[in-house]
Amino acid sequence: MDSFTDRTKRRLRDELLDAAYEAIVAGGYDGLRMADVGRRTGVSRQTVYNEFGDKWGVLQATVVRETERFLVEVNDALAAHTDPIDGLRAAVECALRMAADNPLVKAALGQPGSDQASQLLTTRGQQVLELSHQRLDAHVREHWPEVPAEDATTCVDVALRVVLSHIVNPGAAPAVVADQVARVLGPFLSARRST
Amino acid sequence: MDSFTDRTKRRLRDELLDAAYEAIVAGGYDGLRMADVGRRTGVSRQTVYNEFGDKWGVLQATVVRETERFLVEVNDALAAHTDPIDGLRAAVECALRMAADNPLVKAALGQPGSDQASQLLTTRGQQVLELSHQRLDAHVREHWPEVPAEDATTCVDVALRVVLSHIVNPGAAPAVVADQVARVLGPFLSARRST
DNA sequence: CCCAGATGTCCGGGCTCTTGACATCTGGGC
DNA sequence: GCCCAGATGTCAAGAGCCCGGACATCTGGG
Repeated sequence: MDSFTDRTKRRLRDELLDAAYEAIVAGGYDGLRMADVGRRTGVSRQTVYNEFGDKWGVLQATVVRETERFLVEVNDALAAHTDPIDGLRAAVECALRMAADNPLVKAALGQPGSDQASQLLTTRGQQVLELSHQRLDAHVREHWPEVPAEDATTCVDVALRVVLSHIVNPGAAPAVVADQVARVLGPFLSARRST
Repeated sequence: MDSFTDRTKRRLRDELLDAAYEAIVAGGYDGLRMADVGRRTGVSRQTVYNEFGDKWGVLQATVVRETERFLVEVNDALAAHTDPIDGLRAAVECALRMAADNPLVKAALGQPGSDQASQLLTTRGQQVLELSHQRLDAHVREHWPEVPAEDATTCVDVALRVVLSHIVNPGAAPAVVADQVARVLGPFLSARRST
């Protein structure tokens, strides 16, 4: 289960994703070269295909890994407050701040609609959305005991979509948006609170 | 040349040696179990044999790696002084101090003659001796420009054997031995000095 | 129009880890 | 003294994965 072979496999995937990440940050999806990813990792081009299927698979895997890392931070912000609304506000602000600085996000959204990678946050955003929803939902259901699970899910869904929208199409500053979300969802949560 | 496969191979060897090192430190050569080395690394027993040949090969490789690390420190001590004699004194003291604290040395020499690993420093000390000689000699010929190469080699050989003897069979304190070596070899070097 | 470069696919070859089996030796218990 | 458990060392078959080369296809630029 934790054999050397398994660890090697994980390491290979991870290093390939490191190479892909750098390439995408440097030149976007179009600038990504399958041969480069392999060469930088010291592996043949075929191995890249074996691991990810095709070029789109490389992008997806890269974004998934980045999203996972992203969510760890956001969840930490959520957990730093006992009151759900405070946690929500902190998480929203954290997410927006981090997104604004994230090299991968910047590369994908460099010029509006120019890079195909941006589709992973828009027309093909299903995966990122579901992944984020799952991680946040699990976290919230555990840390918001006084909020009915279904209502917590609703909150996460709304906040998540608002945040994603602001990442793709920035509006007000992070703190302002965070406050806005908190003010909008606060009454809902208060009304639904079981205790 | 630096392919992922190559790195993986080096990593495997290194992790196997880590496991062997710990096992030897914990139970000496007799307490070393080929199956354990494999299991701790997450690899089959056969793989251990493929890498090292036999149990004695595992011990040898472990000692060689440790010796290499050891010599890096000793060479640094040598290089820290411009005067050959000062360097020699520092190196001898450094070597003796480190040897006294070294877990592998302590495991090998735990009870006099009890563990077969001790043979690598005594009756079968050829390898360690040659390896050390080679590393130190190369270093000395480069950093002692005013000493004829052959005389530098002689110095290294004498000092090395004295040090090894003191490691196996401790006499005076490191600083004392270092001073002794310096006093004995000083006149020789002065007489032979070309400048 | 053509070609260079990139994607995606296929396959044979080779290396290495795995698994299971087996022979041999040794030390301890009965 | 005998036997067995445990350890070393060897062998072969099997599987997985990376490599290297070849090939078809598509696209953008000269």
